[in-house]
Amino acid sequence: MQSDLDAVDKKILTLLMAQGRMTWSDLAARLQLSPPATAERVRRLEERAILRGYSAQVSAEHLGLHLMAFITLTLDHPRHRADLLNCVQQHDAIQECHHIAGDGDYLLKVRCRHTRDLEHLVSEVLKSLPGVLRTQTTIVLSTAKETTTLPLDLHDPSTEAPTQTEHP
Amino acid sequence: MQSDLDAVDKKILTLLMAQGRMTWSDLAARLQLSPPATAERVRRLEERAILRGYSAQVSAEHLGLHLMAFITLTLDHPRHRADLLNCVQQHDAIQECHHIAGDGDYLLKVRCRHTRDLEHLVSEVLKSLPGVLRTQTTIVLSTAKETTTLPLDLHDPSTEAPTQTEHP
DNA sequence: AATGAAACTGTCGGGTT
DNA sequence: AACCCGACAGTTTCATT
Repeated sequence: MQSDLDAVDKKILTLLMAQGRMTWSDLAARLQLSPPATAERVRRLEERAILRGYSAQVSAEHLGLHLMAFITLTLDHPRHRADLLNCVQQHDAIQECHHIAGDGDYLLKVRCRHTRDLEHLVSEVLKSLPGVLRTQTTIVLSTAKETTTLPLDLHDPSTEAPTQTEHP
Repeated sequence: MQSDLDAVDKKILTLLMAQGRMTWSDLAARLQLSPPATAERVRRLEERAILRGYSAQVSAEHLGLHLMAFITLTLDHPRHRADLLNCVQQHDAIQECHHIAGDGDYLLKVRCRHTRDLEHLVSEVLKSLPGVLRTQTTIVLSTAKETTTLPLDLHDPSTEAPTQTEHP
C-alpha cells in the first residue's frame, strides 16, 4: 500500500499533522490552490481513510496525569487474547497496546495520575485477567520527544555513501 | 498541577480530543453555551498551554510505514545525553523518546517503512552515536489500540471494594 | 456570559482547460 | 478529471449589554 499520493496530497497531510485546525483557505494558500480544490482533496483523503480524523493535543501534566509507563505482558496461551484486548479497550489509562515479537507478548503504554493508580492497573486489572503469566513495568522518568507526526520523507539508506571508518 | 479545570473545560478537552476540527458552534451546542463563550474558553485553554494544538491523524500504513518498533538504548555515561537527544529531535522516524527507569536508559518508539530502514536507524544512526553502549529492538507485530486521548475520569482505586477471591 | 452586526470561511453549482 | 470562479449559508469575532 503506497496509495499513490501525489506531492499535493503529501503536503496536505504534512500541514494538517502540524496544524489540524488550519482553515481550507490557509491550506489552499500554502498549496497554491483554490479553497474548493483543497477541500475536495481533503474530502477524498478522508474518504479513503488516509486521513482518519483530527484531535486536540492536551497536556497530560495539566490533567494530573503525572505517571507514564510501559508494561510488557506475557500470556500463557493465545486463547486468552480476546480477554486482554477487551480489557485494553475498556481502560482509558491504556493508551496503546501492541502485539510484539521478542520478550513478552504485548507492550502497553499507560498513563495515570500516580503510583497508586498504576498499582491498581497492574495488580488488580491486568494480573487478574485470565492467562496473564507476568507483567514487567518500566516507569518513564521524563519524555524528550513525543509526536504523532509521521515521517513522509524517509531518506533512502541505499542512496547513501557506504559506511567509512571514522578516521580516514 | 491540577490546573483547576471546571467541568466545562474538561468537556471541551474531551470533545476536542475526539473531534479536533469541531466548530466552536457545535462545541457550544454540546456544552449548552454560546459560541463566543466557548471560543473564549478554548482561547484560555490554549493560552495556558493546556491545549497545545491540533493534529490530523494519518494512517501510517497508507504512507508505506509498515514497521513500528521500540528500541531500548543504553548510554555508557550521562555525558552523552545531549548527543542522543539532538539525534532524536532530528530524525522523523523517531516518534518518541523517553528517559526510563529500569533496564536501559532510553526507550524510543520508531516508525519506518521496512527492516532496511530500521537497520539503517539502529546500525548507522544510533550505534554510531558517542556513548551508546547497546540497543535492544522490539518489533511490533500488530497494534490493538493506539490513541492520543487522555483519560479524564480515572476512577479512584481507593473507593473500590476490597479485592475478593474470584470464587466466593 | 449572551446578543447582534460585520468579516470570514466552507460549500455548492456552473463553467474552463 | 482536476481545477477555478462566483454566490449563499454557516461560522468566527468583536462590540455592547
